[in-house]
Amino acid sequence: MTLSEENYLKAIYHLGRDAKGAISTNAIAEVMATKASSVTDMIKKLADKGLVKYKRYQGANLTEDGRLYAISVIRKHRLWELFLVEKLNFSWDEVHDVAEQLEHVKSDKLIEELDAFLDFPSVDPHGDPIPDKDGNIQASAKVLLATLKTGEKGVCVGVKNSSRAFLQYLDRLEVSLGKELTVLGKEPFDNSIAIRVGDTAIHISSLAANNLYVKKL
Amino acid sequence: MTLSEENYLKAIYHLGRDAKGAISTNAIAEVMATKASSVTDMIKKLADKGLVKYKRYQGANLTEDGRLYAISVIRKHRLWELFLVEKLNFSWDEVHDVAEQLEHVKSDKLIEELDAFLDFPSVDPHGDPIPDKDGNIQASAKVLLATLKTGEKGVCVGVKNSSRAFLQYLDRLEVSLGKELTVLGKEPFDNSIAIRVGDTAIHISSLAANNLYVKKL
DNA sequence: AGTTAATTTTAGACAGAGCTAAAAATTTAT
DNA sequence: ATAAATTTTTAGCTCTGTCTAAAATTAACT
Repeated sequence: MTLSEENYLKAIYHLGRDAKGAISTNAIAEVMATKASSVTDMIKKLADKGLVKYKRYQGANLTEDGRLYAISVIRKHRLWELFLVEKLNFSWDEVHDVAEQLEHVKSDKLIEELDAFLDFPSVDPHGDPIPDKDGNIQASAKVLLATLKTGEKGVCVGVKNSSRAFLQYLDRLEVSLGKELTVLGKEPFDNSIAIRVGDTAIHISSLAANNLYVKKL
Repeated sequence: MTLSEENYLKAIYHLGRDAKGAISTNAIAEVMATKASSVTDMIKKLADKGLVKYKRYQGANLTEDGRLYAISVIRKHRLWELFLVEKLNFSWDEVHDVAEQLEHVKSDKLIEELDAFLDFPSVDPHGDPIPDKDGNIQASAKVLLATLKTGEKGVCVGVKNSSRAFLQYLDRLEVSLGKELTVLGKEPFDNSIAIRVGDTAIHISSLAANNLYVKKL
């Protein structure tokens, strides 16, 4: 499997998470930052390898083999991200590009030993679950902060959007995974939310509240 | 710089270590396991980038830029090898292929943090020096075991040949870096050498003795 | 020195991944 | 239901890195 093929599988997997049914060529082209024609070529190749199901003009879907392969790449990505944060002093907004490279290194022993070295973690630095060796993913009972009602409490457990800008914004607000927060109130005018984190009260925009996952307490 | 270009630079660097003067196209082709014509093409490309000096039919040499680039790749390779052995339970004969992949990951922060995480080591698991950030390589006063005279003592500090077969052979003899050994005698018939390692006496072939570095005591 | 041998370079081709432009199929909308 | 708009595919080109076969250059050996 080439680097490019692995990246396509990941992209199709992630697109399949939200939208059910077949994934359109255009949607894949957008996340891969390439052209629909290139996507068609690649999908055909992946279909030949039995990793995606594909009917002309009907979009693509991962086969079970493809799904497992995609998950194995995601497992590597997330383990490396955690390694970078825990052992090499990276911050959560710096890890993505490097993990994107490391995830393609081929060695079963490497990844299993890394897993053990990190003590078999279950979530990465963004709160996303780390699939186990067999491709099982621990689903966590998380909801968007925006869905909490006034007075409810939650622990910050993940981000939906892990762009640098958003992560750095959270850093400035001193919001990080594991932090407990309480919803003080909602502002009807712009849907922003007043929350208390530790003993400081802050305002968080609607957009931010729709990209931050919490576990209700 | 592509993966292929980096590998060529490394190959030329290593070939230049022994043979002085220009490195022949054929020599490069051999270590790269490719054809001379492919080497010519690549050398031209590297020459265009100012990384090698090249005159038609006269072989190639690294420029200063090329040398520094090659060393930076070697630095990464050796740091990763040490990481694999020290942190992930790899043995010294298992690390090469994985380090070969990891060495191409691009991130200055990654490699400097890895260096710090490993506590700024100076040698890799095979006893080869790890270049520092600026490309300086600590030369060590090592000699081949074969050059020791009867009665002399040395500490095992490196291997010239780091093939799996040789490393596993050393493992079976329980010879590893840091082990102290004494030359008990040489066998004129086949040039094999009798040595004492710890409190067991063993025989080591001439070939092995010419691939094992020791520091005289 | 001159001829053969070995090395190195050129020329032309190919496979992988991607692009553009144009054709085909499907969807949407009048 | 048919035309317009959108999406998807095809066809043909480009760029890397490689290969083979043939030509050019250098080296080696009488």
